Amino acid sequence: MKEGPDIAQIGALIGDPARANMLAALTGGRALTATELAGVGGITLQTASTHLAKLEAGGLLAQRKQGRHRYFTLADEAVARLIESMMGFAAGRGHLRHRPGPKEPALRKARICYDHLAGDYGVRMLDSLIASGTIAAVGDGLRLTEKGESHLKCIGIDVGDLRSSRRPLCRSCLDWSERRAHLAGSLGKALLSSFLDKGWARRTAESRSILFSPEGDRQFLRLFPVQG
Amino acid sequence: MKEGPDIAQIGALIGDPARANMLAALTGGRALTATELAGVGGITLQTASTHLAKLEAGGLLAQRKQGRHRYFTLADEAVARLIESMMGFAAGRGHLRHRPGPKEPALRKARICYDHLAGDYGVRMLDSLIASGTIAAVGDGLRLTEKGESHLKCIGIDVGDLRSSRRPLCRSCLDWSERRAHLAGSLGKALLSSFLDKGWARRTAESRSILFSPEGDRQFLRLFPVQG
DNA sequence: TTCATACTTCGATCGTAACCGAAGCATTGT
DNA sequence: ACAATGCTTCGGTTACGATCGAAGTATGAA
Repeated sequence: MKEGPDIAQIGALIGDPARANMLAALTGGRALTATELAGVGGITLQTASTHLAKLEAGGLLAQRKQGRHRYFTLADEAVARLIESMMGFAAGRGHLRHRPGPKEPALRKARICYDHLAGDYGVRMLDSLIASGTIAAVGDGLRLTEKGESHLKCIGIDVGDLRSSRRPLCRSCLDWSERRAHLAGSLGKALLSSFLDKGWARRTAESRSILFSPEGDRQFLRLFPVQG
Repeated sequence: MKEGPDIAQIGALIGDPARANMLAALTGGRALTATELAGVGGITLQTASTHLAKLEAGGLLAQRKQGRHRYFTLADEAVARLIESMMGFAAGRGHLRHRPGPKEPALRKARICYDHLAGDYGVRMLDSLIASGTIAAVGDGLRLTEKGESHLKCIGIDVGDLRSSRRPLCRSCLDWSERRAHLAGSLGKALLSSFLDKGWARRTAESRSILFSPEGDRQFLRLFPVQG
């Protein structure tokens, strides 16, 4: 009768609008304080506190104390992938929260997903990396090729440093706006970081969208061409 | 900051234990009736009905009316993938539940569905009848061919007698163990009756399963071969 | 027709959880 | 020391939805 893992608890945690808003905001990768998350959820600090406690107890959030503040983040990348996949599903059913506003196109073009690049640009990047033989698609997963490792070194990414982490190097993450995979994992993170470091792009204050400068746009499109 | 699709609605739909149990049951791919799903969810038929209406309105379920029954299935493969991914996530967090005992293989092999043959054998029979040109699939429905009528006479089925009934001769019936169509209608009933009359098979007392004798098994498989 | 089955809708109860005001820690700054 | 900020806990209200009994609808069988 009752089979398998209990998805109801997870669903109920995400099922509250205030909590869903908080989780969506945290998918941006930034650590946010309880006060900021209360604002995101449209609730008072007291209510937010109880919500955050539930999310943490459910294993969706992690918190770290820092002075008077408590910074909340998603527990790990698996949570981010779950939220993204649910967004993709909801988008496909037309469960949109609001009519596509002015911020929507920017969000679809390039945004941050936990700590890596998503949206049209994220999908394009992975497509290009596969086409150039840098990354190989093995079944459902992704693998960095030997040739790819040297190729990335030319871009300024030292894969050796990334391997030291226990986190997987390459991971596929389903994109809710494109409904196709983009690159997650420590390599995905490193690539986005390098774009930001080089000044090609910058994060926006309140949104998940990532804005490319005209020069950064050119460099990105040159570095990750798309055939056809 | 409200960005992107609304995951709270989806989460809330999955967040109720009864609904989660129903969805998990339907992830098996079989179509289930409202009554069966009520049993799965541990609730009464009335409550199940409202839950199913909500799930359908939310785009998670599709239903197919068939006589007095309403067969529910997951709306499409995307729903199945969502449930699967949530199960995977929940399993990773240790949100586990018990695994049930063994299923009933006999019920899956052959059982009675109202008055006709269902299960693996039922699906095989219809497949074979279509392959041999006895029955033609016309759109969603089924039609007996002219050649088929004489073919059935050889088996001992007089179609003329069946036509006198107001009941449709051929009807497609969705199989809940195979999730594919088998043959219903007065012809389906007549075929099963002939198997029982010939002693090829017999009904069991308490179960809906139909037990074929070794000889009946051989005759059935000879009469309804399957290619490939 | 009449009866039985499968399901839906109505109505009402009831439990839970979301919510906020107020008070209670905890940390930092002065 | 005291005040200010950030957050949690407590208490009480409120609102929503899950639940089921009973009545209503639809389909099939006799």
